[in-house]
Amino acid sequence: MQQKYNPHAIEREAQKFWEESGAFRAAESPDRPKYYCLSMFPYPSGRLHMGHVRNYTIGDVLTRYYWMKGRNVLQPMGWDAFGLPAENAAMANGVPPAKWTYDNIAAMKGQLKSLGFAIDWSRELATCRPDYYRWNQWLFLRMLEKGLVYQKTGVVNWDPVDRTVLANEQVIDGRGWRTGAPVEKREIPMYYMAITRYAEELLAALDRLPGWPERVKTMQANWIGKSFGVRFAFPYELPAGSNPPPLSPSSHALLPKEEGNLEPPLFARERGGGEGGSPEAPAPEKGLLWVFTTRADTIMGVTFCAIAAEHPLAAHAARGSPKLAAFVEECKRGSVMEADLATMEKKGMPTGFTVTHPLTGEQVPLWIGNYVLMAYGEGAVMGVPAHDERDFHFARQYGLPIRQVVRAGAAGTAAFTTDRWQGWYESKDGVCVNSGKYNGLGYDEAVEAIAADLKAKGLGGKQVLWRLRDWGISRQRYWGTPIPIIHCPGCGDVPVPDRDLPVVLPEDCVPDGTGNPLAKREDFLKCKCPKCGRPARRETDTMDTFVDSSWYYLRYACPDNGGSMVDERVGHWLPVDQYIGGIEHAILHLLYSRFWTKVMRDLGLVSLDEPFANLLTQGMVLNEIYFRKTDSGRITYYNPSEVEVKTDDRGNRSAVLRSDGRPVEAGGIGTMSKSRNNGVDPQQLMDRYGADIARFFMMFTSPPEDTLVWSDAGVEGAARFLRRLWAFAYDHRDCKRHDQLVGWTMLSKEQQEARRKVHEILNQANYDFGKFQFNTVASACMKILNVLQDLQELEKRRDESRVPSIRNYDALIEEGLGILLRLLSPITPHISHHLWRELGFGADILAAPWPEPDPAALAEDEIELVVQVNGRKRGGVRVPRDADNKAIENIVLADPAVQKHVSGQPVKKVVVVPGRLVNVVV
RNA sequence: GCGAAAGUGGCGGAAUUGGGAGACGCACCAGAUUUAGGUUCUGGCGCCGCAAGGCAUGAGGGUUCGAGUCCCUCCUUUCGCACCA
Repeated sequence: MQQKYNPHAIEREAQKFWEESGAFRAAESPDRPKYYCLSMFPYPSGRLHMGHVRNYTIGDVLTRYYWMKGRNVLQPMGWDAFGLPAENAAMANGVPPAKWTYDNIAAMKGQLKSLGFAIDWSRELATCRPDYYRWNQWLFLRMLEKGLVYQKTGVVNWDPVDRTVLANEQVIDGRGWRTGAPVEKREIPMYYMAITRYAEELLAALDRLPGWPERVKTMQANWIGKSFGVRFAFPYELPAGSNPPPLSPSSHALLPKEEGNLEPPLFARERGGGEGGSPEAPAPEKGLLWVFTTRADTIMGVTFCAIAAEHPLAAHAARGSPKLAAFVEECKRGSVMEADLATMEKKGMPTGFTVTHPLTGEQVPLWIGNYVLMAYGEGAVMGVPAHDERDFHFARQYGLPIRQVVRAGAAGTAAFTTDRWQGWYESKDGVCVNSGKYNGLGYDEAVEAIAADLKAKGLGGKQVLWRLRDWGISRQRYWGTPIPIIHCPGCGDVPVPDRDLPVVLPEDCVPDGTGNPLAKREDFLKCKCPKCGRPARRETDTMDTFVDSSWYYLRYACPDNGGSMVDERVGHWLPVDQYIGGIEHAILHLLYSRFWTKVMRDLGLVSLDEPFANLLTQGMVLNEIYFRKTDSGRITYYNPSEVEVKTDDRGNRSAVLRSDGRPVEAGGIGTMSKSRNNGVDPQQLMDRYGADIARFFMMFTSPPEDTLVWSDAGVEGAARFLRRLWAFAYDHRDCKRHDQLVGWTMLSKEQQEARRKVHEILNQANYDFGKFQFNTVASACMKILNVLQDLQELEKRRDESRVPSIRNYDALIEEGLGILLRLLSPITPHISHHLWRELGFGADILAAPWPEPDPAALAEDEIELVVQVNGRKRGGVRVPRDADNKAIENIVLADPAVQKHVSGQPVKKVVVVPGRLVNVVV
């Protein structure tokens, strides 16, 4: 055995052993229960980042742990290979996205291998390969047949100079990232997947996912956003001679079977596409302005109504007023992102129209408000400034009346005032006032009564509203799955027949940032109509990359099946037993995958309700952000490794760029990203320390679910520990030399205590494994080594004449090292593998059983109890393990330290917590 | 803005259930070994205090014999917000 720990050499050797023995090839087996351990596959951006190392180490720890626990483990890996960065790289370097992507995959695969992950590489897949994405196209066609895919318009960012659609990420301060031109919103036709049809099941099934973190389930439930409320209408009559448009269908989901539902389900209207949507269509001068509210109890407090700028009535009002037209235009510029819309300064303008309150008949002014979202509900809201915070501020800003109609409930006692917002007047536990016949009613009764009255007038009723919107999958980009549709001048939009799949994406395109690259490719574009055979054009839009990642976990079960999307092996491996990935995917990716699974189930392709039985959401890896801003507003980011932070005498921190010594601005902390240039390349860590130390450090430095602000301070501790382990193993390379069974009762008291500690630490570590708390497992490994080293010190000082035999010591060390190496092996597989063999424990540590504590070693005759007086720690006592409470009380009250602090006062009460502490209350 | 989480020493973090706050490390300080050290070992290390003891888990309240843990209000940070993946 080598005396010195050389990580790189033993890691190469161990990896060779695994590779040559095909150790991680997973095959369906009836003998052992399967365990499908899946980490979210990476986007092949070029190199692994810290988040990958963290993610895949967690997955590998679980894989190896369950492997040793006797499960038949599958851990596959693949590449989420379509996406925008490949096109950006093409624009920057002139390399086709395909070549860039395949090169990156090769590089990152090498990195993953050097980290020693127990991956079954025979199942590797890449979503940009035609044999994968053909099934995207195939399922798209099945969904089209079922009406689960349909067309409608959607809003996109349009760069008028490059004449191209921009991703949100490519819009900076409202301008195109390359051209600097102000971005316009455009409505274009797109394909949608009807995820809203599954809203009810996606929501209800969350309750049947006990292995998911509560916070993720809460986020998904809120995203789906089922709210019970009242949908009702304000009738209006426009001035004579005006030409009001019809109200366009709203884009939210209305459930068909809810009680009191007045409207047909939205899905039917949406699929029809565009009916009633044309602003030019003639229309009546009378109409109904529909709104939705969850606070129908405050309907008597309506003092205005507000509509989104995109609302048809807004367009109509704008026709008669240049000022209004300008305002509507202003609202339509800028970001399409909801976060931007919601944080904008609230602005509004009166339309000059009024609408009629459905219950009082009062005329209510109609405003256009930039805070009203066209995408949610009806694109119109009732304004109740007294009981809604946004309405309150809007009313204060524009001098609209504020009318209290609910008396504060238990939460608030202060008098109602219109001077400032009082949150408690928003609560639902109040009672109606100033509300005519509804006075005195609580929330539930008021809503019932008001909904009934509205229904009687034919102006509304109770309604369920969903926040969830259908999933627009069309992207005006090159590097994605082609949408299998052919546009024929005669037959219209014709689906590509199955026999012509896949529609192959040409791999030699180099996008230049203008237009749609596929639209410039005659060889791709030109085709024959499958129906009539006449010349036709292919659809040039590609699919959202979330489509690719919505089912890859199924394909790992049968990656070699050229004839069908999935087969019976999916039934063997699925559901995924443990899914691991970043918390940033808590909503979209996980929701789309759940939806996709249910669709495939309903198409009879899988018999699975939910794809992921257990979910571990890894925290983000963050780093400092530094930048400089030029006068023209251009921002340059500097990597934190190039920046030096100084603290002056007064404790003020300042940062300068090392290369020029001039100051840079601190931009706080955020996730490591290319765009902010704050990434740390894990390769440096791997080159310097090797895989085991990098893995150990990653696991030790924080619990998997916590956000982690990157720092490599502490990596030395991990290195020191593994060096210490190696040296200790070297010192005891002959610990298996004893050839007799040793009775543990022959141990000295100190040795027995050490053994008890080892088993207790193991006991705790096994508990922590179940909680995915790998940082304390790593810490437990350090503690065990500390105990063993103390034992070694003890042995050095041993009195030869008194202690029976060296065999006791060797047996203890053998047992301790055996436990330690196995406990450690999921985290640092290489060194564990190597030492296991070197010390003669066996040929392969993966084949060894997982260590369990010996109950006999854990037993203690006496236990230590903490003693408190009035809840303050005043000492401790040792009592027999089986002492009863009365006996403990007597021992404690007789304790001198207790006597001192009680100092003659009468004892009111003695609280005994078995096994933990005693509290004397005086 | 809305939704979700997190705040504990100089730093990462620990503390199954409401029961000893600071395990295990990093950094730092002192010492030993060494020709040397990005080596190894020993000891110290929350704050105040000579000590007894007191104070401390983002801030402020509350419940309890007892609160880092439960409840309320607030602050800060991070993640998501539908075309980054």
